[in-house]
Amino acid sequence: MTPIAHTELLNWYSVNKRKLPWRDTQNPYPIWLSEVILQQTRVDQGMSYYLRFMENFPDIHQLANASEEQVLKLWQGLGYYSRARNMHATAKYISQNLNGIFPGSSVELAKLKGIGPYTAAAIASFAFHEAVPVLDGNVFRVLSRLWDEDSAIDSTQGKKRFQLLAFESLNLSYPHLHNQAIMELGALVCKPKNPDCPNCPIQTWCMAFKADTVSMRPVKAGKTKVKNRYMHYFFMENGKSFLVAKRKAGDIWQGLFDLPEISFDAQPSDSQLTQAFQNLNSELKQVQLFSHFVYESIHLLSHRRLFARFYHLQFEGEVPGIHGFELVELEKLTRLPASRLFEKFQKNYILQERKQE
DNA sequence: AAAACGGGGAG
DNA sequence: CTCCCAGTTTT
Repeated sequence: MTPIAHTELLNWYSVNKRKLPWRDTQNPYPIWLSEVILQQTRVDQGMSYYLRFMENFPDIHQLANASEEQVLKLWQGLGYYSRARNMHATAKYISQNLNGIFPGSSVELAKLKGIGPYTAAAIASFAFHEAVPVLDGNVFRVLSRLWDEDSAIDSTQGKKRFQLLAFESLNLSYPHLHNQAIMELGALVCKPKNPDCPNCPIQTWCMAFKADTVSMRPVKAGKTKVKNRYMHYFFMENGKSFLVAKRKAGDIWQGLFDLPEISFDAQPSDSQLTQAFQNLNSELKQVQLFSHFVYESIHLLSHRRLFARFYHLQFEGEVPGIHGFELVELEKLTRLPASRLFEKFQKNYILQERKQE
């Protein structure tokens, strides 16, 4: 980019930038918090979470001293929950080992859990004005068009190429403003679909605009394949309490509370389901109530379809315990971190059932 | 290098 | 429905 293009971009930014609470500060804590929340997450979606985290944990020590359940509870609904766990771990590390002081360079920042190349560059440039370019989805798109670059942004080779372009495009006088501006341009003007080229401040320098290839940029190699998962949930209750457990590591929604559940890659037969259900716990051999389900939902994820069926098992007296699951009062149901399917079930089935009573 | 990991909005 | 979002970690 030419010095004039840099100036045009910054002028555009100063006029058109959104007012965001984590801007106009050099305190790395709110910057870091916002960057982690905004990983693969739109500003509109992450905003309320950012505000809630800042309210509950105004500084890194308070976040560090929180329990993992508190953190996950606040994160509930945002997705990619490992972000919350990594963020919590990093807060503890900085609070306890670094006296609450963030590392001062992108190289050092990138060594922390949950901080990769993008977030390290973002914090380093926004908080410390380090001359390092950020490379997120917006920047990939803007650069691919600006330079009419046809390397795939999701290939190793392509990433190296864009890293080079990003350094060449960086405004060394105002790296922090440049990074903010180029991302903002990608979000507001140089959008994936229907980019607003007529109002683009750097249209003059855009190679793809000149070549009329804007709609073909960026190039992606990856193909998104969708996998199905058939989940069978058991809402086991006696009118007072029901069974829940924390989901285990190595699977979706780890660390969140959920109902007893059995999953298959393909729709199981009744006998397979019966067998799997009984395997949950030997005590349940005589409990065979799932000839029908009471509620069904489909949950669409990025590369997965979850088909969920819920079976309502009512007991008089004690609910049979299952290994790993514990009894929770019905009234405490909404105060637990919960999987999305559990939430949906609560909303569409449990609450309706109660209303009828 | 590829897969896993969420949820929501836009087209 | 597909694509993408202020990506990172694990396999």
